[in-house]
Amino acid sequence: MKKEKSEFKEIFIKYIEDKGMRHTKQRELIVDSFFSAGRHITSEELFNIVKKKNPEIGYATVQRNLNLLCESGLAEEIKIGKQKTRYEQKYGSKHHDHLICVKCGRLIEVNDEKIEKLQDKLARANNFIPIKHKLEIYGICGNCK
Amino acid sequence: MKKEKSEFKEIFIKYIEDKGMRHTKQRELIVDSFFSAGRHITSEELFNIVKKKNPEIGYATVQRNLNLLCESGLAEEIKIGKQKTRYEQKYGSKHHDHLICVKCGRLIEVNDEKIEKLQDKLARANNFIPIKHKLEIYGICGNCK
DNA sequence: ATATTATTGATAATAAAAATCAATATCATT
DNA sequence: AATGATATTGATTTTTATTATCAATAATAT
Repeated sequence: MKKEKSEFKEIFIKYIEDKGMRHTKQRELIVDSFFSAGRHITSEELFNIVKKKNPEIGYATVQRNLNLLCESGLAEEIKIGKQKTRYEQKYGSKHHDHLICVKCGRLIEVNDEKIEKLQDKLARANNFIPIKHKLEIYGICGNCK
Repeated sequence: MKKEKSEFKEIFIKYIEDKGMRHTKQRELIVDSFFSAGRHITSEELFNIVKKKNPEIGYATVQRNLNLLCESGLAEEIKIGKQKTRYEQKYGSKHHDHLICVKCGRLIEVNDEKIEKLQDKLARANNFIPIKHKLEIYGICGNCK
């Protein structure tokens, strides 16, 4: 019974190797934990998860590897208001926007193809080549109404 | 010849008074400078402008009053990437979104009524009451192409 | 096995914004 | 106009999140 390697891991390993970097136990643990954790995690939360599995691991290493995940395109920073930066998984999920509850802070992922198209049109109408975008809608979620 | 008071000033004064706060020379200078400055200014930039007119003024006072402007709804923080927070004038301009050039950092203000409507619809379809939103489109501006 | 060098973990440095606090300025009341 | 209560200021310190530093260690090629 062969143990399948998740695709995000292959992508990450390729990224690491292409840059002449090395594969380490810490790296593997951090990346695995990141992808099996919630979709919007802080470095501190990830550190706490990782520490349980390997108490030797340092905060700096978690931060560094989260940064690496961002550079590789597998993760992305989300900064909302004064909150700590959260890291979002970018693998295995297509682009989406966020509804952000101003009461409980919940993040809801949404997508609307029509909006995407109009955004592209809007950019081009301004002689602007769009690369990516971020849409955040703040309001009150169903739970908090 | 009566000197007209700008409306943003009236709004600000009302906000200050309603909270039992006081009117000061520093406050007035900072608020005036903010509204006659560029539309997307950092606290440091504003401090430098203000310092020329009154060298006694401290950085902390500028920061504090920018925060007050935000609380009053007359200004809003814009945080882009690792850049310093910029403060945008919210008075006398209707809601708009931003095209952000990833090369030169230029901010272009845009608006699309159709997108606005679809955003509202999208939120409500998710049992979510929208209050405000932020749309940032990153790409390459006309100058940088 | 060995040499090279990337990574780690602990800690220090950095940077932006917020908090602190004594001195001062504002403003309602007299 | 003088007084008193207290909000504001300016200088400084603290806080908080992230990045940089560096000696020790570990990963990889030879």
